Amino acid sequence: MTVLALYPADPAPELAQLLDLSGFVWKGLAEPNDVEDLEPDEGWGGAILQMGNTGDEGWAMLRALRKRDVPVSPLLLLIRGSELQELDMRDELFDDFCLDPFHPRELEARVRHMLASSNEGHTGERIEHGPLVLDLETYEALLDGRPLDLTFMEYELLRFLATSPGRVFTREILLNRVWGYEYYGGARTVDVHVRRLRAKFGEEYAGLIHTVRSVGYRFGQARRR
Amino acid sequence: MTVLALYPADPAPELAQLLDLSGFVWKGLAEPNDVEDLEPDEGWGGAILQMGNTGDEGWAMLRALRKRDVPVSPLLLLIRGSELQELDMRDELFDDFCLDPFHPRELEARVRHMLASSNEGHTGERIEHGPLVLDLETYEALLDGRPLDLTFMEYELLRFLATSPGRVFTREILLNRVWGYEYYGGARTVDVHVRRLRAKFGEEYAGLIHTVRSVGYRFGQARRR
DNA sequence: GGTTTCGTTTACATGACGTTCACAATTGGA
DNA sequence: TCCAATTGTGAACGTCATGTAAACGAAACC
Repeated sequence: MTVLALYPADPAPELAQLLDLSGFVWKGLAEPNDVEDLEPDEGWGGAILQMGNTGDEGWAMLRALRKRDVPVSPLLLLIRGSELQELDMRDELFDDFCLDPFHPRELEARVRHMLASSNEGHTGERIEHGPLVLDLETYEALLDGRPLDLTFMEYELLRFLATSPGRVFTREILLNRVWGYEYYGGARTVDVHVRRLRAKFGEEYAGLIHTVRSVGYRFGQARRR
Repeated sequence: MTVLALYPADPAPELAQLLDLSGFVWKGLAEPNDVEDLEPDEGWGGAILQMGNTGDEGWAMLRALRKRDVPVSPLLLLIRGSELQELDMRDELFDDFCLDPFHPRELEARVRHMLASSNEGHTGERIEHGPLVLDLETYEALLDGRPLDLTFMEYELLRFLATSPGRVFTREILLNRVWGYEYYGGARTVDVHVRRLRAKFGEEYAGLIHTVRSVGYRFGQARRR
């Protein structure tokens, strides 16, 4: 049986009722820490997050779900029309969204479609680019076969950059997407972490992360053609 | 540039207008047979199908798009609430749907998210004109296949000029639009940056930016030698 | 041809920006 | 509780991108 994770833990009555009537089994998540308690083999088939009135905790929850060793997927957001623009640049954090307030039939159709699509094979537990290999299952990083001893934030930053090789990210975007909070004065934070990564890469591979002056950083060589 | 296929070929005005305003390029498909004419390397980034009043042809079109050797993907359906149940058991034929009538912001968000998810972050934004290629994502500039090492302002100036090839811009306009502040004493600034660009272009391509005496500069459309 | 007007080119000062270091704050484990 | 590792922040430093001035050259206009 497929079980859905729900956030907030006490969902709106019409949402709970709809899921019950449609035959879905669900369990509430109170806070991001609860994500750790989800057992991989418990049949988790996705999550629904109602973002209204949750402030930043909603996004923290999203990130927590996606950053697990075994990411929870697919994710469906219930979001108000006025919050739509917050979805921009966060496309990989969710799979579908539904405007809140919603029509029961639409939400039911989305949940169905989401679950049906997710069974068509979901992979991606490894990022490989040139000499760099990131094993997302084991949190291991290999550079040219040599294991890199990365800290958590170093790994997260590298993973984000390496997910879109060649693409330039501003410090602000990196702070938002990797650190997960609004840009708030600490632009140097990114620089220092990039520096630490380059130091661990060693002289030979320090250039894997390239500085684009006045813009930001990018991983790997820019695309050609 | 990503091009969207649209069905029906003459989409509802509000749909066409929305896509135009959001900067999407689209082309209409009249009937299922037209699907064969889509060239794989033409930059097709997906399709939007408005299912209302199309009878079975809409579904035939969907199947035609998905049965190609190179399937068109992702696919977004515009569908009336009363037709929702038709989606059941057809999950593999589409990637997302949007209730029709739709709110412009919702549809725009769905199209964006769909495109972002489909090509793993590569939005394919680029400016291409003659031998010059500007990749707006990687901040890379290629001239005749050779990478140009441009500084930030050089890149911004070139991007602005190349966005409107053949059009002449006064120094004042360039200062306002590229530098972003009011003209304030330094008309020579533009000249010097144009010179630096021409120097990096090399002798062969220095004429890509043409001087229009007493007026300003323009990109492209230089006279034959 | 002389003069004027405009664009080109060179040279240079300045400051914006990234790098680096040192250290504080925080966390987690022994 | 102490220690070590991780992470964020502030400051000093070096560099290089950028704007400005000025000399130069080339058209245009008389």
